[in-house]
Amino acid sequence: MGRPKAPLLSREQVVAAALELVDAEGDFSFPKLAKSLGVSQSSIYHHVSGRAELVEMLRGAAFRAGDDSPSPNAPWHEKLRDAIRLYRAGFAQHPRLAPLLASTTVENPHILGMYEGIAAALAEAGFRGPDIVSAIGLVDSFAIGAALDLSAPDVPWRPSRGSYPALEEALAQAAPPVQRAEAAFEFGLETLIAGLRARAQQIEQAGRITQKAEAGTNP
Amino acid sequence: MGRPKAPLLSREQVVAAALELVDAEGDFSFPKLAKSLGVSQSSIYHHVSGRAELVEMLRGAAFRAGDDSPSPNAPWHEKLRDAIRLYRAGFAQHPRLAPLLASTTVENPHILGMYEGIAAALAEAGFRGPDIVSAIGLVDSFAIGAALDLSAPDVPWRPSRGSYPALEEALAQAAPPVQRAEAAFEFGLETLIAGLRARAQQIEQAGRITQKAEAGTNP
DNA sequence: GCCATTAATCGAGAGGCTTTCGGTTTAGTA
DNA sequence: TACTAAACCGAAAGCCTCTCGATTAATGGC
Repeated sequence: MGRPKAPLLSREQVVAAALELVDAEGDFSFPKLAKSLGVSQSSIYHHVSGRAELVEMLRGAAFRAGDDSPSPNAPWHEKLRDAIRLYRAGFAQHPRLAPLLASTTVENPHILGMYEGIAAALAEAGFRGPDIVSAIGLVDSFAIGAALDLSAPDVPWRPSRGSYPALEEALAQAAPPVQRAEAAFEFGLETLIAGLRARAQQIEQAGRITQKAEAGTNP
Repeated sequence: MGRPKAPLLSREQVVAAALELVDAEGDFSFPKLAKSLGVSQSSIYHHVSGRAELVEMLRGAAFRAGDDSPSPNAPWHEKLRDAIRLYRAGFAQHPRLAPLLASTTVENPHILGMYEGIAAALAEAGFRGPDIVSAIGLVDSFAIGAALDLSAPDVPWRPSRGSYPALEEALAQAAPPVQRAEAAFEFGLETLIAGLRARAQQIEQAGRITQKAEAGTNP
């Protein structure tokens, strides 16, 4: 057949088709992708280096919208809350993407920008160096977990009846899947922020004591 | 060749070999498993129903040890801390198992027992119904995230130089991989518990107010 | 305007994976 | 003793990712 007069494919088309497949079936493959695009498998490799790159592009596609809304005067914990909400919102639109993205390295600029915002907010809160990295890790685990929660049809643990009273009791009172995931996200978000605020306060107090001590020894 | 006089395989041997492969290479496959066991692929299916069951058995194998240590008189947050530590310890011995287990349903009794302990501690703290499920989800996300952290060679986000000052600054001060993961776990654990304690306190106070109000209107 | 290079497609296929199936020999049982 | 079930094997079906050579069209230097 040879080279066509106008290209049949573009990176954008490939990504869009892959995202559609993921939304519909929870995964994608090159054979299915090729069929849905009406080309042969090998053609796709002229626009995308392989599966890994395509997955990373999916991450970018899911988080295109809404990287604005800085509100620079708000206290750090509100900025943090906003950033985490934004992160999760991307996954909420494409829940089945979460398992694909969970254990791959983030290189997408939009999302790195989001991490940057989180890092800045944490620095503003008084956290320093290693603690910031740890805190980002915590936030990230939470956000990914919340996203996986959205993609799973049900709670990720299934106790066999009778042996786990506290667990079963709690499960019996839980809401149906989607609302449960929503409630878990809100609960986790507020709990996380409460924890970070408590620790930020500790740091601040420790700082004051150090200052006092230094003032005392250096008259 | 026909049936051998003594069986060449057992479920335990299959699981052990698979776990070794995962530890060494981060994954397992039936061809490799068969080679390492010195049998043919199809033989494995006489002991294990398929890949999914084998993965769930790996979960069990990783968490065999140390389900004791209740210390029933400790306050709820210490029990919680212990349980989360225990959970993570299983993953720490087989870090590369985490990605395989991250998005599959837990059915293993040992681990369900651990969740039961967490649920009981949270109930003791004053959390009720849906909040307990949410809180378990939070703890679970954190534990899985910490486990994935152990399996990843490096930090899961790689900013291109120059555009993300706060992020780069924080990363520059972070410890090398393994210690970083350790520090992140400790930080996250204490932050989480601080957050849960803060919220438990809120609940308790709200309870007192309600009691007072009820006492006031019912003389 | 000509011609070498580069770009976009295709088909074929290599090599990986999970799972199934039929054949063969042995173990347990009635 | 004869029959069923268990434990192995080899072969292969049907997925998957990725590569390679062939074919044709656009592009750019001369």
